[in-house]
Amino acid sequence: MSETVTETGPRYDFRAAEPRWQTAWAERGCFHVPDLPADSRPKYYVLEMFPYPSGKIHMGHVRNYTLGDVVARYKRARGYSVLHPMGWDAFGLPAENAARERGIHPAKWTWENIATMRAELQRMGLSLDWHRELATCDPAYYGHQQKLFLDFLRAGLAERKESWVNWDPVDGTVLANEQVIDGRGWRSGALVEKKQLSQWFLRITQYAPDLLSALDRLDRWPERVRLMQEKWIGRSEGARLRFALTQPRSDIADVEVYTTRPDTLYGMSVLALAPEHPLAAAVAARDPKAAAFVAECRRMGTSEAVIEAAEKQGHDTGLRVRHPFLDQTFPVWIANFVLMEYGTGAIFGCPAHDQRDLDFARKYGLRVVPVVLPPGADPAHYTVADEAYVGPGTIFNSGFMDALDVEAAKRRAIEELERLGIGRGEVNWRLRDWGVSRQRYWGCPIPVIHCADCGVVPVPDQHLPVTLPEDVNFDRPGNPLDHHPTWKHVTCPRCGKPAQRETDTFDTFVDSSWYFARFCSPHANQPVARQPVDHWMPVDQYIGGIEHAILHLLYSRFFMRAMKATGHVAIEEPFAGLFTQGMVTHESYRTAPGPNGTWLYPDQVAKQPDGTVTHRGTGDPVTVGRVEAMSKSRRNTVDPEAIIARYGADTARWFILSDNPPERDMEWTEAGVAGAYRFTQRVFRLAEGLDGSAPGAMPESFGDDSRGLR
RNA sequence: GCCGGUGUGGCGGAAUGGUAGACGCGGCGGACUCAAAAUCCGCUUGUGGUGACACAGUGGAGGUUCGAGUCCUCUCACCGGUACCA
Repeated sequence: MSETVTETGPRYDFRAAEPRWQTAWAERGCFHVPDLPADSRPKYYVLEMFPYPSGKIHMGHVRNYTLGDVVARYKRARGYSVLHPMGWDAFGLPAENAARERGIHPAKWTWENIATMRAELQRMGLSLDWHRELATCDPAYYGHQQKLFLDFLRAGLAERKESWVNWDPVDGTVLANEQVIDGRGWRSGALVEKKQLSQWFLRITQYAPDLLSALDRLDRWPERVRLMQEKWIGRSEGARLRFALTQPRSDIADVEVYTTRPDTLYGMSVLALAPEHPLAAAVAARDPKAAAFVAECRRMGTSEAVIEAAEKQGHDTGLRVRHPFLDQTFPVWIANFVLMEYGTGAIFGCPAHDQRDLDFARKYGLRVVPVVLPPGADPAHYTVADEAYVGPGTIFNSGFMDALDVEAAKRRAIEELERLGIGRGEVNWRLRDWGVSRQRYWGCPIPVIHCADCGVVPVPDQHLPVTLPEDVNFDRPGNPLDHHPTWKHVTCPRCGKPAQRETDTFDTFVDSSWYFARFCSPHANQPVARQPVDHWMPVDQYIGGIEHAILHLLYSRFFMRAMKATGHVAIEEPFAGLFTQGMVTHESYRTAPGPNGTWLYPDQVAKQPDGTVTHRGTGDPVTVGRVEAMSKSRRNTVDPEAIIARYGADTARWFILSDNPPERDMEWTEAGVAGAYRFTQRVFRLAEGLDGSAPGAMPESFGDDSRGLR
């Protein structure tokens, strides 16, 4: 990495050419387009996912913005009027972490990062319209977001309800899933608990059917993204039914269950409740052992990945329910793998035909009765051992459903439940409403006021934006907005009595769910100006990482629909074309194998002629690890600034484009960059060999010297 | 756990079910040069063989087929997501 690139002879001097052209583009406003173009060229809107200002540009950004820039320049060359803007996804947790760890104000930290990264992007030679730059932490942006929220609230698209958060009992703080490590708070080390809070939700589930069916029309989206969204929305057909308790309590007489397999009701062994289920809470109130089990489940936090991967555990409540068809009763358990958020928070377990139920039944010695006979199996001898049978077959051991196939039996079971008046067929969705409340400072304030007499009162439009106070400190845990001496104390806009501001801020996914629309009229004094947004939207080509396949893209699709419903836009789908790029990877290096070795940056190691790798400082041998996504923790990062300084932006961009198909992961290698550098030189020499008018010829207004491109 | 994806030479990657590795990068050898750079030519999956060639080979195990990188079943590894990282 240290050897300098030296050559004699004719040579493309990128150090002179790149800044000169970049300056010329900026001075001429080459990439600026008006909000409402007067010319008749067709429009093209190309957008890359805007960056979080974490400090410096990384190679993933270089890849993302290079890909978009190629599209933008191509479309411009093809005669389109191209909108290609850039901005900053500027609210978020890392700024607060910096504040707590280093005493830097989140705003200062964020704006300084933006300044650094803007300069880095500009050195990449991207054809961006910088007149449209926006940052989500700017009141000039988030004030309009508050207006959108209030419109959604008036339209019935926002509501308050209870939900569970990760609670650090020592720090007295809500934790993000990322901040829960092995069930403990990452700072305090305290065992995390689930805690219930009243929070704001956006009613994305209202649009579940539409968000699902419209996927078919997104024909310029990758199939795998549409598939992932389809599964995430998760439409299922089944039955909702009530199981009567054998000993009804004064307040609870039965338990509602949602199932996609009413055909297997005769194979039931247990009714299992989520630990957060009201009946589980009622049992726990009187039974210390049940309470202990529920408390144990609460220590798992809210992450589905953690809950579902945990060992299945249950607690027998001692209660029993009557079977809807059989004259039998079954035990009611509390089980750690039943999710309160899906269905009704209670399931009936049929171990023979569901693997999780089978694992649970084997662990606790519950009965396993097969009721679906696989084709060709012998009903007299068929049993289920360690593997649940989930395939098609013929129903048996099931009274009135015997001899039906699975699908017919589902219909028959639902008929019977309806006839008995204890259930009905129901379409269920996996998609949940979008909880947007965060107990954090560095986010957009939720513009409502809580009044003891009037309840929740929206902040009047003329009082927007509700801005964050700047004089906050992070020397104690919790939300600084809540601790602030004066900020939250206001008078009720409705009755004039003392009241309190909402101190929660929005999930940062809200900020990124409409920025693409704001780009069309970034200086408008309303969220979006209709004519520009109608002209430019939808985004013709959106480009970003596959990690956003579900949340960001689904929330944005919802937001467009909500903005249409509230009269802000005319369309429903924000992104007509989507491209998901692969990651940038690199070898990793350690001073020794395994966890004893410290990670080394690529420029700390030297490759020897014999193929071994050594530490540049000490000369000690270095262990070469796997090729992995670049990350700070593994130190396998290459700083784009260093590459651009040494080889030029065109080399970096050429390498990143030429190495492999853009949807795949690419490995960043020194040899590859060197090859790309040689290639740019070869192109220059080739062009130079043509007649003098070709490569370096510049427009008259730039023809100030004979160096540069020549 | 669940959902989605990936897996072919040293590397990026090609291959309507029909000669696996096109093309490129890198590497090696040669030409040119005082020398280098640049350019050009040749070789470059592995093993064995001077060679013609033989055998093996597309993460792994089975299967379908005259024939499988490609189709089917199972399986392994890795990556992304899993609703409060962005």
